[in-house]
Amino acid sequence: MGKKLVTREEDYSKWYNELVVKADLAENSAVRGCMIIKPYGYAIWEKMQAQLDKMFKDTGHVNAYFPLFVPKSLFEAEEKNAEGFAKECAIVTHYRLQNDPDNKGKLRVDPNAKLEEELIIRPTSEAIIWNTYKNWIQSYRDLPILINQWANVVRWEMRTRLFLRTAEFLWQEGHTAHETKNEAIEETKMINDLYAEFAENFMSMPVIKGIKSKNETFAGAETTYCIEALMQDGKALQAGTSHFLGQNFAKAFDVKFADRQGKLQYVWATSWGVSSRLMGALIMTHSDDHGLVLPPKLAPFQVVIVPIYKNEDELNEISSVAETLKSELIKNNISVKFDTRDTIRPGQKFAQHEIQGVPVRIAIGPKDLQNKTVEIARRDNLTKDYIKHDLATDHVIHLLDEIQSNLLQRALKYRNENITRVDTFDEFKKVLENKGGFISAHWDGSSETENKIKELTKATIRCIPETDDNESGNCVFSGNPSGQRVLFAKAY
RNA sequence: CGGGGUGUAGCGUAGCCCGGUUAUCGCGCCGCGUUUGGGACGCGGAGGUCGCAGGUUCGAAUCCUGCCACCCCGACCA
Repeated sequence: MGKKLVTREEDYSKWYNELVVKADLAENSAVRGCMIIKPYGYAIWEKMQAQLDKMFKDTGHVNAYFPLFVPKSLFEAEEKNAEGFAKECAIVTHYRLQNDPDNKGKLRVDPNAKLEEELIIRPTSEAIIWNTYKNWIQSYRDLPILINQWANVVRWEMRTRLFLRTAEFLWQEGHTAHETKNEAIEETKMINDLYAEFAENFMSMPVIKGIKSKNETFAGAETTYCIEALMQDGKALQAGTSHFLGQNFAKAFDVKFADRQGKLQYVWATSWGVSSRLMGALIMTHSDDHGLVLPPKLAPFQVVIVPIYKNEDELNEISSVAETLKSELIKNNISVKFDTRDTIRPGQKFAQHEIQGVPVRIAIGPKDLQNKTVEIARRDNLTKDYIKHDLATDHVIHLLDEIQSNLLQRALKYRNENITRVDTFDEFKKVLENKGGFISAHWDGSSETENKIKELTKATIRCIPETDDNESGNCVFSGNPSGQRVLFAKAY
């Protein structure tokens, strides 16, 4: 595995396959593009989940669960939303199989078991949730509703891609209902900030906050706030979105409440989500040729201890040092694995832990016993130190923090070096072709220009960034006046 | 769905053009031994509907026809 895996798009799937997930289903199955998340990969997801869940609860949200199936009539209620997802829906039409009389041992769909109304497998849950909220909301006293759901959704994409665009994916979706427009907008922004904080503080992944252009706005939303990240191959990735839905869904599902004056009003809504795509983002942001690189806050194990020994006596001695160190680390809330497997050799363990991105590796061998040291290696820059036993715990505590912030700084540096300001369309094309990354350019605000640029270059507006910089100028394509630079990029 | 490509062991492959013993090699897997401070080595072993179906032929992984699946490019997208 000496190849430049992480900078070559076509190699990502190998990565994923070998290391974290496997994506095959039954052969000859029409279902494709789903992923099987292996235990190690799922452990990373659980870490993310736990942290996000805490952040949602700290901001007043609660969890609930809604059905997987959305009756078609509900689905089509909000027209724009329905239209946006119509082309990628899996639909349940029947509820029973029977033995196939023409084909022994095979089953077929029972033609008599056709559903009155087709059920859509949720590509997102706005419809079913707003249909429910209708019954839950009568007065301003019922507001706000701040609900999150952890779920799977299905989007029958034409082309899939592990982690980034699988047919089925895991996510959380928040759906909130508010008394006022302003409150809903505040919620939308607050969540987008929360996502950004999670990305930077936990994933060590820098993101740019902003809003989407009209073209890229969520179907059924008034405004889509987003966080955009840059992957190591120069392509942008939408890492999370938070939508201000206005009163679109309230009107579509007739959700009204009596306000403080006793007048009936439509409620204001938001929805927001991040998905298992974040695992892909994590991998693609930090990994190197040796394998995954995980930030300590999300690594299933933060420290692994590898014993190096020739015989049982040596192992016993090493084990006693290792166990002492392990329990000290655990006391400091550090997750530790003591890798005592005797079926593979130390070199192989080193390689495996590197592939899995364990942030810190501690090796203890006969030489260390003699010197009262341990070898402490860090995954982010692959350096090693020999540390005395009594200093090891403090060293590791400090090191984990340092790795966490070093990863962010490294990614941030890369990201910033790959935001290029451009003032002519020639330059635009040149940068896109040779360098990639984000292009910061003026845009006249029209969809026509955006579409034209997309057609010509495949680059889209990733976001209109939140910024104090109100530098005005002329659109890089049309020359029309522009009030702010926006970020273009080729995206996943 | 349009254009291009691929299908041989768990993975990666040779063989196919030009049909001919028991289908090649590497990794991985199993056993024994020596090893163990960065992916060990030796010896032995197991593992195959050559994508599926049909056809041509004395004989098909190889030639022909049909089908299926997957990959890449386009429209779509968290």
